[in-house]
Amino acid sequence: MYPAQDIKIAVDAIVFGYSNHQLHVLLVRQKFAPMQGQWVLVGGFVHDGESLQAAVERELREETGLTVNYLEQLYTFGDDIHRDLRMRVVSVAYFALVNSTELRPHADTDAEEAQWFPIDQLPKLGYDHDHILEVALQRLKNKLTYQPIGFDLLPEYFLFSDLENLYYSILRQEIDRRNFRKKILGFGFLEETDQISKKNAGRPAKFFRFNNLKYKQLQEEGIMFEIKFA
Amino acid sequence: MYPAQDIKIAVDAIVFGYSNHQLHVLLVRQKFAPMQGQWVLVGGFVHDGESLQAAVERELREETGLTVNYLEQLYTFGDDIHRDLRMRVVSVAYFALVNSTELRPHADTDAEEAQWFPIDQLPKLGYDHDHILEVALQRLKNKLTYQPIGFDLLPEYFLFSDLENLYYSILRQEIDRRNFRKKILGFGFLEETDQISKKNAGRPAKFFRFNNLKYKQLQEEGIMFEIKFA
DNA sequence: GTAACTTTGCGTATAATTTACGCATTCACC
DNA sequence: GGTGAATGCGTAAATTATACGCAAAGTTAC
Repeated sequence: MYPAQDIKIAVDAIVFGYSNHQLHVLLVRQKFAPMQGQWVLVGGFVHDGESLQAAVERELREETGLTVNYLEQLYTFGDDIHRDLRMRVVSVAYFALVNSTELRPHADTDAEEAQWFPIDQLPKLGYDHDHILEVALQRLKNKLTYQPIGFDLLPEYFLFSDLENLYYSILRQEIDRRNFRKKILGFGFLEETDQISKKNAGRPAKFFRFNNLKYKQLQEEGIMFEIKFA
Repeated sequence: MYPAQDIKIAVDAIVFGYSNHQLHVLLVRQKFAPMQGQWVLVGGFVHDGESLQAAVERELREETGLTVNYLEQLYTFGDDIHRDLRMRVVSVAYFALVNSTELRPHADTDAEEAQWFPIDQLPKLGYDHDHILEVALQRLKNKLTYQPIGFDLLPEYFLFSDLENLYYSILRQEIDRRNFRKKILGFGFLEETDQISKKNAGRPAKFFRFNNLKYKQLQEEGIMFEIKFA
């Protein structure tokens, strides 16, 4: 009925950030055996009286001190019995986004080291975290095309060229700048500000801002966010 | 490190079938307290040496004797600490489709009773299974529009009117029969057979068949399955 | 048998959306 | 001032979606 079951439940978080025109992932150095010293995803065991989501949030706070912009359940990894060498662990993985202008996670209590890695310069990860990361990355790529989550990776005020570059660097698809702009502006959830950037060479660019309230409204009116590429 | 954790892991399956022009869900009558006698989803505890997916498949076999056509992980429900009254249980829910021409699940060992319920004549379910079912139904509706899973709910050979009715009855959206047919045929993964149905009044209809191999090919060539409605 | 009705299957005109570009604007740099 | 670089706006062509009309091939009613 209520069997003696010898399986533990953990949570892991795949935290994506974007800076320097590149997608980054947050990793921590594992403190304990059996993966001591290896880079792994943020995570840990669920406490008895704690919801799954609360567990992820706690681990993020404890190990990295950062608060995320977006968080959703990704997938539960439990088909490989030997993910963890010492005992059976089922891990509920969460997918998180931060707008990492404040890139440095201030290492709090738990983590010796937490560090952002560019997606194409990852170290070998412990456990099956390579695989989990792969699944998360796929989710990110998919979601980018049908939900406006790119804005959760950008600072509140951003340039159109930032947004475009974010899409380009993650999806690695050619984008026609003019059509892209037309399409996004057409949705009507971006606010134009009167701030102007002169950081780059060339004509100064306006800063934009994602209006989430407006997006919710439009969504209820039936508009569909969707970005396809030639 | 490896804490004394008092949480059990279960799996549940939401099995959808389609017959009689209606979507159906498979339920079983719970044999044990605390929900004895109540209708619930097929499910049970995961065994120690068993993958999650294997656990679902075993439960389906044991409780209903049927093999599914499509199976994927849906979501892990573990935020409500008191889902189960007696102890904490985290449930990994799976989403399954059968082409229920053989509608009667032959009740094997475990299940007193297993029964198909039309989606709009459901009993009150035990645990939080109402909620889980709701999530599953939403997934079905979404997937129907961007993956050719409708065919997993139909017999191998089917009429276009069946397919149309399936979409109509699940999504409750008006469909223009002629444009719908044109669109689906346009994908190129349906095989026309020379069998003909005279079941209905009116002009006899050809039977069609979903060619999954062809679909995979076309998918790699970049075609996207997508069905939108006016 | 034939008229009425029902469902299937094909086609075409129109509207809407996507794609491919051209080019003026506005700054920095030399 | 000329050159180059990034931004911002617009327009024509191609593609796709929508709204229907209607012939074909059966069944049913009388």
